[in-house]
Amino acid sequence: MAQPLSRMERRKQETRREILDAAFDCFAERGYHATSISHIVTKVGVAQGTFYQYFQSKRDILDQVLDDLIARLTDALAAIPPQEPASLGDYRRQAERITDTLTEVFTADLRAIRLLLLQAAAVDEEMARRVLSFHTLATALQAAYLQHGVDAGYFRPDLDVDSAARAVNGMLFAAATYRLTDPSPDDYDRLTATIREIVYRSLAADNPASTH
Amino acid sequence: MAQPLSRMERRKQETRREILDAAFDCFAERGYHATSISHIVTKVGVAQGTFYQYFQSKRDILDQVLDDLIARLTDALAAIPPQEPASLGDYRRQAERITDTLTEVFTADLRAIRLLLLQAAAVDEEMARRVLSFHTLATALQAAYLQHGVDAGYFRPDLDVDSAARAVNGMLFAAATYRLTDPSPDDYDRLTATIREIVYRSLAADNPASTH
Amino acid sequence: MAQPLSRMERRKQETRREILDAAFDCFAERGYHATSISHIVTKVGVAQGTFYQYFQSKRDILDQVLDDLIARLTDALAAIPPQEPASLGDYRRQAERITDTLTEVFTADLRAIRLLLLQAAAVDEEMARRVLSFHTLATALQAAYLQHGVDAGYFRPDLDVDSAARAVNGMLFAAATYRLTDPSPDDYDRLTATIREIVYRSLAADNPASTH
Amino acid sequence: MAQPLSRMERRKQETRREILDAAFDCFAERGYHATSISHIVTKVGVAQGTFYQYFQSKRDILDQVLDDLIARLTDALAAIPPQEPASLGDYRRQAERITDTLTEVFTADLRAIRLLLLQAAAVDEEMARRVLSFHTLATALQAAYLQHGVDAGYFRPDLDVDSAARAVNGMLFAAATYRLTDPSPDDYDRLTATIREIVYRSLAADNPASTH
DNA sequence: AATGAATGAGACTTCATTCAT
DNA sequence: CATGAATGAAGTCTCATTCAT
Repeated sequence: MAQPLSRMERRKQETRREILDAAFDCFAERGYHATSISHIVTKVGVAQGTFYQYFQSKRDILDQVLDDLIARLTDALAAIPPQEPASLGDYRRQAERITDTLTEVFTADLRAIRLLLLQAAAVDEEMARRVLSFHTLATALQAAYLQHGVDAGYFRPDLDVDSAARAVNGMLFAAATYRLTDPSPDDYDRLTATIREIVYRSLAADNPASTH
Repeated sequence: MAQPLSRMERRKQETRREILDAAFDCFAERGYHATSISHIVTKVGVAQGTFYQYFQSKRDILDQVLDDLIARLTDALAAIPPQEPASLGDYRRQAERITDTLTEVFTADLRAIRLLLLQAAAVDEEMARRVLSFHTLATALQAAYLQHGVDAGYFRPDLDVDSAARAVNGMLFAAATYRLTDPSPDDYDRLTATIREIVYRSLAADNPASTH
Repeated sequence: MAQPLSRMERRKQETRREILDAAFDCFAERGYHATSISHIVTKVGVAQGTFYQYFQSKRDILDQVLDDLIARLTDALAAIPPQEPASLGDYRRQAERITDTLTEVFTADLRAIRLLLLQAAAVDEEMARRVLSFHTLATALQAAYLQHGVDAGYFRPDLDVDSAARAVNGMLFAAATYRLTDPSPDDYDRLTATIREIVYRSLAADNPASTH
Repeated sequence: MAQPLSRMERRKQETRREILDAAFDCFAERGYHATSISHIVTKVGVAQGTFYQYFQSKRDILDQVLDDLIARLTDALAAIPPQEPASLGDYRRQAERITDTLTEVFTADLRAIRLLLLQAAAVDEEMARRVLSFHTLATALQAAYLQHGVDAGYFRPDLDVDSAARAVNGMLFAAATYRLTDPSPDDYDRLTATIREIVYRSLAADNPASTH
């Protein structure tokens, strides 16, 4: 009795995910408004009505697509070994790992950037708020990192961590945006390297002892 | 004969501008898709048909709105006395002037940020390209500034100016985005100050002699 | 072998009735069109598909709901002791009993009035015909009563019983409709009393001898 | 300048009325729910969009159709010479005139009855309220008539005019409903005559002096 | 040049019904 | 017999655009 139920349940979850993924694709590629329900269901190969068994409305699925995307980003970051860097050198190595991870996530899915940075905020006020609050979240996370560096002594003690966090994230978003222009891997690597260099040089404590 | 024609011509230009401004307002506030031609013409007080005597389509006026906006930004920057800073100290002072100018422009018109950073890219692929190419333009301008600093010796000689330009602009866009969340003037000033500090510290040549 | 079958049979009948009652409720409260199959089965607690094992279509169950309703009304009237009034006095007393019975039936179930008088006729032509033929049936029953009175001599011998039956029923329907506006019991009682008074005074034979 | 404007204005009013009439037809014949916007505009010969230039929604036009219908009924009644009957004889003659007028109005437009008595109340709660409040209005008008009769002395002084008004209207609605069954003119006339007879006999004051 | 009524394609959504499990 | 996911026809409404006045 549990078997057939769970099989159906599984099938449902599959269908739901297929629709969700198709919507993600469409929204990222053509944009939210240019995407019709018909586009989505045609991609999946189900009927229009089926869409509405899984999602209440077009607006609703966008919310869930974003939930899903943010969850994936969070998971990717959470998967990074959480050791706390003790020196600027440690920090450098961890920063590189994080940069690589994010680069990977976004490389695998340029659609994510397009959706998050180009499309979402234009849907409606509610969505704009969500995107801005995502920025706020990212700032908070970054600020925590920086604060740790200040506490550990390898970042300047007078650092305005909140502002610095925004600035650093701004550079990261610039790199993400740059990806969308389809640059050569070399150019992209040079950008990320430059960004890291800027971060170290500008945030590092003056005390040269802690930098190795 | 030239007089009445020119008066009519003037009147036409006025109407065109009124419609353009109304469209700018609407697009920035409600977004492109949520704005209907009816919204625009109602705001101006003309009939629907009149719109199509000045613009070919809704998509067309968006292009012209953006042309106009980018021209205004360029003009604002061009209005800054173009003296070339000779030292890091000069650069600091000029950077502050530029920051102030941009802050002013955007303060007067948060709508411009909203339109450029949140709305435009979502309209269609063509528009997304335009926005990305605006980033490229901004990068080029910034790179020219930085290159001058390298040439003048107050920026690091090994600086990857293109990458650095992107990074710096990323921070500036972060500040602009931050404005949209309606922060206190104090918080905003601290952010711009932090950004400038990051720029000086990270780009300055190591030779301390050239910094005053 | 008959036993388990009959038990299953009984269970089926129960389910059928539950669905029928739920449909009655929904149709009367929200109206036929505003009621979806989903509303009905949710109320009963069965699946959508189950509905179609007992009824061919939404239209079909409405027919059966009405069959049921008319049967209930007929039964209620049939339950009244069928003695035939011999004088206007007798008639008065019986009329009061009938009025009370109908009032009771409808009080218990304002939904019945709503369904029959407000909703049903609007569904489609076929249904409108059914409602009108219900009026015809009610006229025939009423006419039989009145005819008896004419035959017994306490109603005017020149009475057009068919027309009078329609008129009397019209007053009764007015009373029923009045119930839907949620009047005070007092107001409602005064209306039924007035209707009875109108009937006696207008139908009574002129010969005063037969009135007590 | 007034001419072309007024011509367009006139044309608009015509189109509005054509759509209104077509909707009236459709609603009365097929019912509100069975009528689609497409039915209405096809009947008029305009595009779907045109409908929405004159009416906000399907529900909106129903409201306006009813406004229109009730206004027509009111106008028809208002057109009756408003002399106040001084005796039961006068009343009889006026009642006959009113009956004839209503009969005419409804004969010309059985659709009105169908819409008002069979269709409207089933649309939604709001509409049901409107129909019931129409009954209330009709009761009030009828009650005013009866009150006048009581005051003038040709109706019983102990008459409960409100209840009687409801009862009398109930009979009139019964007659209207009867019309829908397409009876012979003879049968219909006999019904109206019977109703009038019931009214005179049951409401007349006992004093025979005032009846001529 | 200005008007604004008319257009009609196309979008989203609902829901009665079917059918494989 | 019960289930409920899938279906797809059909309906309402919006809005960019056209064109006769």
